[in-house]
Order: sequence, then C-alpha cells, then structure tokens
Amino acid sequence: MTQPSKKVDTDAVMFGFFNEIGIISQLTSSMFERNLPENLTNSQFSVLNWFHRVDTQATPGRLATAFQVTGGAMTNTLKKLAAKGLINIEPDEFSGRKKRVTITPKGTALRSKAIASATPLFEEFAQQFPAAKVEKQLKELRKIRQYFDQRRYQSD
Amino acid sequence: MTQPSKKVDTDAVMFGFFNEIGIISQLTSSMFERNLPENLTNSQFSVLNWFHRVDTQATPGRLATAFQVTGGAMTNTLKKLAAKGLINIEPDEFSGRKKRVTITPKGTALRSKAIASATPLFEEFAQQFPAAKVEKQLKELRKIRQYFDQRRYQSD
DNA sequence: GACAAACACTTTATCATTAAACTATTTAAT
DNA sequence: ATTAAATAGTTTAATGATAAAGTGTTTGTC
Repeated sequence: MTQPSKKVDTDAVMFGFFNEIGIISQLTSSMFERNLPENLTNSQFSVLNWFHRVDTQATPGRLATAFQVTGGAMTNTLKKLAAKGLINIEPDEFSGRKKRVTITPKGTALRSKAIASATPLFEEFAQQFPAAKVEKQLKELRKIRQYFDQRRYQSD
Repeated sequence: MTQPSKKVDTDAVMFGFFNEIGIISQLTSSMFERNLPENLTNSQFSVLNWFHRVDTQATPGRLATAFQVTGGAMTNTLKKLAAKGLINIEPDEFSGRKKRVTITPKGTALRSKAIASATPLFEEFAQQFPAAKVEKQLKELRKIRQYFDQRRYQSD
C-alpha cells in the first residue's frame, strides 16, 4: 500500500522552488537597482561592495571570477565605474597583462549611500518577515548556493 | 543590558538573503536553459508551460502581465515561438487590437520534452536536498514572493 | 456621430550580458 | 634563446530585456 499523505512530487516541488527563487530575484533586484544612487547598476554596486567585503584591491579577472561573469562583462562594468570616478584602474606594477583596480574615496562614499538606500526596503520587509526567521532560511540557501557553485566547477 | 546572543543585524541578514537568492537564480536558470531542447530560452519555455498550467489560450498582453515583462519583450518571445511552430498567433475574432495565442501540438510535445530535460537535475539535487524539506522552504518563498508581488502594485 | 482618451500591440534605441575572436604578455619546454 | 602554449584583458556581434515612441482599434462622453 502507498502512503498518499506523505508522497511528494519531486519534480513539481523543485520546479516550483526554483521558479519562486527566479521571480523573487527578478522583483527584488529591479527594486534594489531602482533605488541605487548615481544610476548605479546592481553589477556596478556589487563591485563597489566587493571592495568593502573582501579586499582593497583586485584585478579584473579576479572580479570576473568572483561574480561569475565573463571577462567582457567585467571590462564593461569597470569602465563605467571608472568613468564615474568610483574606482581607479592602473597597470599592474609587476605584470604587463594584469591591471590593478582599487576603489576611490568617492566610490567608498557611494557604496555607503547605496547600502543606506536599501535599508528602508529591508526594514519594511522585516516587519512581515522578521530577520531572525529570514536568517534561518538564509542558512539553507547558503548550502544550496554552495551546492550549485561546486557543481558548476565539476561540469564546466 | 543588551542581549548579544539574540541580536540580529537586519540589514546584513536581508542583504545576504537576497544576494543568495540572486546567485541561485542566476546559476540555476542558466543551467536549466542550457538543457532546454530546440534552443528554447527560459522565457520561451515559460510561455509554453503557461499553456499547461493556466489556460489553453491567451493574448500577448495577458502573458506579458503574467510574467511581468514589457509588451515589447512578449512580442519578441512570441515571435520566436511562432517561428519555431510552437504556438499560433491569430487575430482575435472579436477585437481588432487583440490577438489570440494558442499552443500547437508541436509546442505541447516540446514542453514535455523540456520538463523531462530538467528531471535529472532535480533528481540529483534531491539527493542532497530532499523534496520534503525543499517543500517547506517553498512555502516560505511563496509568501515572500506574494509580498513583493503585492508591494509592486502598491508602488507602481 | 465626432472625437478624445484608453487600450493592445509593435517598433526603435539603448543596455548588460555572452561567446568568440583578437591583442599583448608571460611561462615553460626544448 | 626560441618558440609554443597559456594567460589577462579587450573588442565585436548577437541576444533578450527595458523604456518610450508609434500604429491602429475601441470606448465613452458630449
């Protein structure tokens, strides 16, 4: 005899799960981007934020790897940031192929402003979905992201 | 006295949460798209799938609203699908502005094939993340997605 | 019944991204 | 020391999306 009350349609659940993730991603990233100062895109902001989270300097290639975008995409993003005076791009002192990317004071300031621009959205969201609860979800999502990150290196 | 063990940095949690969502979305949607038959894009597949989930016919506008994309984007997606013989686009019988979109037998068949193409990925994923557990997350994500869907109508 | 407003859809210009070709430099093998 | 291969970054062509302008149709009001 089967157990109808416990049976779960794997395909349907997984499909629904990734579908919701995709929709939430679309909605929130366009929401976030709209609030960004100085016409920053999400990609541009992410690079500025990287300098806060990870290191004070980088090469274009390191950043492209970190964000899992193509080199061409990173070239483009960095050009825009440099044009806005938010980063510096200089030739690497030791290698003629590499470049050295650093954030400017203006870039640091704008990153803070960008973070601040999102705070009201987060506060509002937290009223319905308390941070402590979201944090539990976050832990699960981290595991899932790590799974796909790893999987990627296996199959590429 | 404060309670350090319970304190949660709302901004950091929320930021991390939506960041993970964005990354998972990016990784899984490109993974899924790579496996799609007949060079289908995710958008194109979604339209085919809509005819399975929701209704047997639609107007371009209804589909654009359903997927929250611009009319122009939908025009483009439908053109591609029609060129592949997966849908029919006919003038609406009752209104000269509307059009009537239906799925063809070929479209129905390809949708099934597309679903099947994702199954191995889901099975593999389910080995690490059992469907019953994912389903619980899914319920939470649905609430979150509904929150943003609703919020959108308020502010637009 | 005329006509302005709303509506449904398409077109155009622009943008961020990818894949692939390209340039220049460094590394490693002989 | 030469030179082939690998590496770092850029450029180009194509794609899917958006916003805004454009076309044609319908609705509602006077």
